[in-house]
Amino acid sequence: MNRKHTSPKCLPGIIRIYDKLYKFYGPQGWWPAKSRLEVIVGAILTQGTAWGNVEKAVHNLRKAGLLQSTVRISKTRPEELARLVRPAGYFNVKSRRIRNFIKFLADRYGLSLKKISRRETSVLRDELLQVNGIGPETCDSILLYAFERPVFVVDAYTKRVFSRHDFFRPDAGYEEVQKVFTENLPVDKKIYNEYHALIVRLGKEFCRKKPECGQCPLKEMKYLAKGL
DNA sequence: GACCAGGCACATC
DNA sequence: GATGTGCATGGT
Repeated sequence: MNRKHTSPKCLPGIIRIYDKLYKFYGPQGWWPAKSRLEVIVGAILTQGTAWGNVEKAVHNLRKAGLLQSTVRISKTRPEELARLVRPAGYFNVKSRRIRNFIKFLADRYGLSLKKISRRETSVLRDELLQVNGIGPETCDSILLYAFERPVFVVDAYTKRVFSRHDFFRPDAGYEEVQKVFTENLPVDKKIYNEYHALIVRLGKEFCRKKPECGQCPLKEMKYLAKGL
C-alpha cells in the first residue's frame, strides 16, 4: 500500500442506510451460536451455503459433543468430521478447513481459544488469513462475532446492495469495500455486528432472483453515495 | 430440473 | 492481476 493520504470521504448515506435498516428490521441477534467455538466452526460451514443447512451440520456436531472443546475436534477422525458436517455441503473441503484451523490453534496456542483471544486484532487477522480455508470474510466474521473486535464484515450482499447504490463499482475488492464502511462509521463492534447482519437480512429478502423491490426498505434511497 | 446459498483455493491465461 | 472452475447439500 503506497497510496497518498486521502482525507476520509464523508458519506452520510452509509449511516442513513444503517438507521433505515435498523428501524425497519430491528436488532438481528447475531451470531446465532452458543459459544465462541461454535461461531468459528459456523463461519467456516456457512461459506457459500444457506444458513439452514449450516444449522443441521452444527446440530450434528453439538450432538456428537464436538463443540464442547477444541480438543474434542482435534481428536476426531477426518472422515467422521466430514460425515457430521455433510448437510452444510462441500463437506470434505469444510472438514479439512475446520481441521486446518484446529491445527493452527494447536500449533500456536495449545488449542486454547482463551490464549488466542488475547492477541491484538491486526496480528490475529494476519494469522487467521494464513490458515488455508479462511479467507477475508470468514476471518472477519470470526474477529467480529467470536472475538468481538470492531472489524467490518463484507459479503456478497454488501457488494451487491452498495454497488447498486453507487458507493463503489461492482468489481471493487474486499478491502476497498470494507474501507467505505470503516471510514464512514464510528469504530463500534455493536454497529458493525448489526450492520452486517442487517445487510444479510436485506439481501436474503430483496437481492434474490425476483426481488420484490416495492417493499424494499431502501427503495426510495437513491443517490445515497453522493451523501444526499 | 434449474437456480441459488452468510466463500475459498487453485489452475490457467 | 483477472477470470474460470471445483467443491455439494438442501430449499424454492
